[in-house]
Amino acid sequence: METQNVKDTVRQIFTEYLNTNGHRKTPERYAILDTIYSIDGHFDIDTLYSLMLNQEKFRVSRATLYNTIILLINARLVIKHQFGNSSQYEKSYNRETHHHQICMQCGKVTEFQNEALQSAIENTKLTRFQLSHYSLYIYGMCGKCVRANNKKKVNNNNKKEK
Amino acid sequence: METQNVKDTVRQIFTEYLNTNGHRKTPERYAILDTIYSIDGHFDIDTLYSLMLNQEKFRVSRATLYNTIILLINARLVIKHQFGNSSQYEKSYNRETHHHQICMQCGKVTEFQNEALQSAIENTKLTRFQLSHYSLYIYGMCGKCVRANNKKKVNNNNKKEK
DNA sequence: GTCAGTGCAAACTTTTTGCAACTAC
DNA sequence: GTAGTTGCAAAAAGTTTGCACTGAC
Repeated sequence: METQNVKDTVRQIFTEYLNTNGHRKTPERYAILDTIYSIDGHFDIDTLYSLMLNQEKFRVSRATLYNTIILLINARLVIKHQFGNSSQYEKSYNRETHHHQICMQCGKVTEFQNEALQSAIENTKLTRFQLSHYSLYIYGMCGKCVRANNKKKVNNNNKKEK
Repeated sequence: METQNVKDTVRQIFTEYLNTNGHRKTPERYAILDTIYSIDGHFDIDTLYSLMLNQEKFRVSRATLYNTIILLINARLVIKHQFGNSSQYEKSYNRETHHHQICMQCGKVTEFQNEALQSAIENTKLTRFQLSHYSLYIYGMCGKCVRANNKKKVNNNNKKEK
């Protein structure tokens, strides 16, 4: 699906959501949705704020960003993650299901896909719980940091031997 | 394993960790470890702080709690979660692997176990990544909130019809 | 005796809130 | 017209940091 198509579709979904729930269709809300669907990967509120400032077609306050993103989460158009310090968000419509690898050393987050894993999670029977979405976070050390650490250990050992 | 045994074992593991990494073995650190291993389920820094104040055998500052908990995470004795506002922690030694269900309405977190799911995750091949641990968060609505919501919808419809 | 670790308070960051002004309906 | 939204600034909540003091080694 093309980017423009996706944007149109999510705008429509959002409109329906706003109507159903008796919220107003303000230009701020659509501008935020549009900007989010221009971003690839994760972003936090501050990044989104700067982005919207720079693109200068619309200036919204942080408070509005926080308010709107809650609506978008409820409309299932955005999902929220919480690795690192600040909350991270990402668009969720028309996006492949993916999992997250988080390096505990450098904090780098990478995504990967795995169908077996995905179906295992989706086929899990939940008791008295209505699934909305899920997040799998795998913590560990990325290849880069593993190598850096090994190097450091060697250095330390050399020092001790001196 | 009995609680006391577990506490002794983790104290030993911690001692080894501190020795290996050239950290001091302060009474504060052991008191914190002990308190954490008295807690069932999740806790945040503030809860831990109050707990240690009340048990009055040891008073530690929040700063020390933050410092120590990083050591405990590195020693693989504690794991960190980030649902809700503040970081949540839990002991990890001698604890069954479990997954988390998070209600997006009321924020309640429940744990569940599922072997098929667990082995699916553990058998996933990761490229250039050294796994330490993982967290699966399932978001949705708990039975209670689903029922409360249905009730609310019925009420709203009645109002509209009037 | 030395320096890592601690307590305290201040600083910082992220998110929430109160309120006046605005505007979608 | 009026209530839901917005922007702003202040407040709150969680975490980090600087510094003097303490105590583990």
